[in-house]
Amino acid sequence: MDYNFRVIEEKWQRYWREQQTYRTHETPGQKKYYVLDMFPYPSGAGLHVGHPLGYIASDIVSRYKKLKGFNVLHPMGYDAFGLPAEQYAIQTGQHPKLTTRQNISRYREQLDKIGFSYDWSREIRTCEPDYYKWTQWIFIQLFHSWFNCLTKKAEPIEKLISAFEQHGLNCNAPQFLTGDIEKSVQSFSAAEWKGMTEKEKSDVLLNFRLAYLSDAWVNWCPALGTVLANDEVKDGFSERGGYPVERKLMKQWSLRITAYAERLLHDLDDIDWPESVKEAQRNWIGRSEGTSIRFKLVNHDGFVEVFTTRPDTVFGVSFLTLAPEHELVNLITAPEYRSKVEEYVKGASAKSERERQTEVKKVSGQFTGAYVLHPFTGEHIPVWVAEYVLAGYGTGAVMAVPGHDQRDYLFAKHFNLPIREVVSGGNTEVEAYTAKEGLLVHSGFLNGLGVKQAIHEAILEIEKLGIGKGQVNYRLRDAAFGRQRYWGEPIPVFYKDGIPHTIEESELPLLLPEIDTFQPTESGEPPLARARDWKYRGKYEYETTTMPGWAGSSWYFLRYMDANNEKEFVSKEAVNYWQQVDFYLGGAEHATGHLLYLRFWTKFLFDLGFIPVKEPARKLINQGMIQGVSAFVYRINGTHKFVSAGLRDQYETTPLHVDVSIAPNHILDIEKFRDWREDFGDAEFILEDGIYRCGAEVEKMSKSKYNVVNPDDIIAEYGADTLRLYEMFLGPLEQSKPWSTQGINGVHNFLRRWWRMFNISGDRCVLSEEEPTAAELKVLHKTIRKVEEDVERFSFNTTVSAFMICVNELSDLKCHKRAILEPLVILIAPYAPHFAEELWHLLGHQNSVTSASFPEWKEEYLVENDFEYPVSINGKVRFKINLSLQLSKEEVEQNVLRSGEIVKFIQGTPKKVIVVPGRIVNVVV
RNA sequence: GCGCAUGUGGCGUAAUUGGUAGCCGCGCCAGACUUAGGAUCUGGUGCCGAGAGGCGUGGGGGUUCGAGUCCCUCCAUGCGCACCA
Repeated sequence: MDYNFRVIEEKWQRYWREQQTYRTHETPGQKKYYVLDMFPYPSGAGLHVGHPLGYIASDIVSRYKKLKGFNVLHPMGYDAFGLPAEQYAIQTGQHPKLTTRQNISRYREQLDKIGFSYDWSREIRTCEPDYYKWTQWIFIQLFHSWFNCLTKKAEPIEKLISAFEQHGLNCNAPQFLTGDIEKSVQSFSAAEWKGMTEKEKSDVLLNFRLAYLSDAWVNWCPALGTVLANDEVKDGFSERGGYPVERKLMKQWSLRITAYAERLLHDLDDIDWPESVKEAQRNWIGRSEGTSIRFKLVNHDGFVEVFTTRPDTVFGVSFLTLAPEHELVNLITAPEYRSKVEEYVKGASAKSERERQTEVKKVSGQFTGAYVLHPFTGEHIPVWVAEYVLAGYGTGAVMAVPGHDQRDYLFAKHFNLPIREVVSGGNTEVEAYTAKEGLLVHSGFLNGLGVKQAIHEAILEIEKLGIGKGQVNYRLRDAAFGRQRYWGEPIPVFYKDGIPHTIEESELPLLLPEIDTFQPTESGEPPLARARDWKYRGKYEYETTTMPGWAGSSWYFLRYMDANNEKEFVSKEAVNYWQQVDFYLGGAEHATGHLLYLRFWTKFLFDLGFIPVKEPARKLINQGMIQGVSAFVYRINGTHKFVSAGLRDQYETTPLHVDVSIAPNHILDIEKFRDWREDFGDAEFILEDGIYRCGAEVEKMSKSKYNVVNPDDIIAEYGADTLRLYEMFLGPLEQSKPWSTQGINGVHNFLRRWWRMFNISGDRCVLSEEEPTAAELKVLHKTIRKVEEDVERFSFNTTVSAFMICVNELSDLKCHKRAILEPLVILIAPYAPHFAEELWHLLGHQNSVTSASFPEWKEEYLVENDFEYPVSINGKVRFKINLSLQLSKEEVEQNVLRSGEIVKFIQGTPKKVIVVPGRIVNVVV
């Protein structure tokens, strides 16, 4: 009987569904294993062959661990809120709820065809109220929490309120956050706190809440009509859609992820994640140690506070620079410079983020006419405004030390400002000396010290004078959390007398209201402002922004543990059993976005005692991207003529993408091409060798590039098991590679060879019940060991070739013995589940192969008696000699030197003979 | 500019600890069988060379009895960050 994958795959998919084979329950006492895929956004384009790569790998791990006796949690769901559905809704008027549901059912059909072992009873959809109810609930917990810098964790806001009631607020006390937001908070006494109005108290508390409302500089994307978080902006353009982004000051909900900067950085050491992801997170967090220094203003009250990592160079300061947005600029500018400064600031703010970034190399700035006093020399130091200083980092002001900082140096050269050498070792005539080596010179009390020592001494002195203190700064910014969009979780907040309040937990979920059109209002308010009669308790205005796409994905791994719980986001029993993800698989593009928010929310929920773990996933692997191979035709400009790729140099042409399905092996099917698009109907062609060759290029797989390959097509032709094996066979999981069906036949033929080995006749395998030989047992046990070792280190491509080698060897041995073949069915079950299930039943089993146990390999079948030693002379292998492995090093050496072949290569006694037992012999002459 | 990956036959790749480089598959070459197939089976296939032999893991250098693997340096490609004081 032939291997009829169409019948087999359909049959077992139905069986698994009916038997609920993949349903998982918490079983205390049984060891658990949690395998998680990064869930997909269900786009209208459906799955392409790149998506399942990771899903197949994680499915193999799940099935393998199950066979190994683990209770495996392997769920799937959908990251279902997001911009594309909403953009589509704006264009077509279709409710995003409907298109999202349609897309999800398409995804589900495609996923089912591949034969995954997901427990679909735990499916989640972030856009459904039974899920986003808990996303809103977590937001409420964030709102009612603050970060205590003494205990280094989140605590209920009530604790802060009672501290205010007893002691007031001392901004210099260490437990209070001091960052860019909090600097606007003034100290107050307990009595003053008690005297404050509700509004005043609320404003103070917003400076501490982990979810807070504030005026903040945000990334505003006019084309999308919304604010974006930093990780959603790439090079000044929106990640989704590629629209320009500008800076805008607006009232905005944010999450205080900066409070967790230190822990997010520190705990990276404890998790088994790719070094590249950890490094990206370290860079994103951007910790730097330094000190603040306050420079007293001349002719004004107050001071300019700077942050520097090089307080040792304080004697080399020749000017101060403020960011154009700095609040002091307006205040301190001298009358005679006012118009010039205003012009400069205006010019700076008119620029887009993009323009600012591309003009990085251009030096620009403007003197304000103001001066500060040098804290140690008393010298007057001019204050400038310049774009190279970022408002959002540190204090938005720098002390410029041109001798030892590249940017300051360029600035000083450009404006002819003094350059002072204070660390010896370089030549400040030529360039800035930025190395942290050398001795301090021209630096008062720091003279003669090394850089490290000088930094230490300088901080001590600065702190002694009370003009600053040692500080750690982070590049990480708080995350903008409100989106001026419709298709997201409503933020569960209403406003009473201008004060934000969260709704009662018992009133959750706050449902997304129905509106007539998904566009912003005429006055520019977010779409939710269109909702009629949408008021809290009929009285109070709701918040009209919604949560960003990453809200729902920041905690979803917990919901799978207890997906249908209506009382809690996850039960204690479930989370105590499943703990955290053991194996998390997803794309590398989430290194700093999703994965940072996920870790942040996990730590927060841990702090409040809701969950027992402070990291979401112990092990993370990034699967590589499967790229598309696009095909191109070359149209001769201004004509309907297309020239074959090899001849295109002779003409002026424009390359056009052509659908890969009408250009098999990059040879254009001319008839199909003419039918493909109406305007190509009368196309003419210049051929080479009688055919039209297309150009090829590796690009991202996408609809617009006509290079998408649908797994459904591969399955129709070869079956899901072939697709699964082939995707694994393509190479290491982490590596990106272009999709090519070259070689898929090899994998398919391998399955057919395996199938034939089982001698299937009617509805059973006709196998020999004979005792296996030593050679056969060796093949079996070698394969078991290889497959086990390779899955454990997530090396799936090598497992597939191990299966192939196994079949080749058993074919050579003409083995058709049950004792050998039956365990092999269990071995391959994680990779080719339908195939294995069919064979398992043909072998006479009544139960599913998924309930079998993974076979154990035994050393006794693998021991070798002899070894064919390669003998190398001076490192070059010259001949081989078969010797017993029982021989000692000396005996091996004697055997080699006595052998007939050695005389061809050496005369007399060798200098040295190295014997590595069981490996190699090297003779040095 | 900085950081992180990755460079091995015509192609995808393998070599888990420094120990026979090229397993497995594709492709290609030769052959067998035939109910002529996108089937199956056998043999061959890193490069140069008729052969003996030589050369070979991006280039150069080093450590070592021995290097794809370790160290230094340069080059190429991909990704991330980029005025972060």
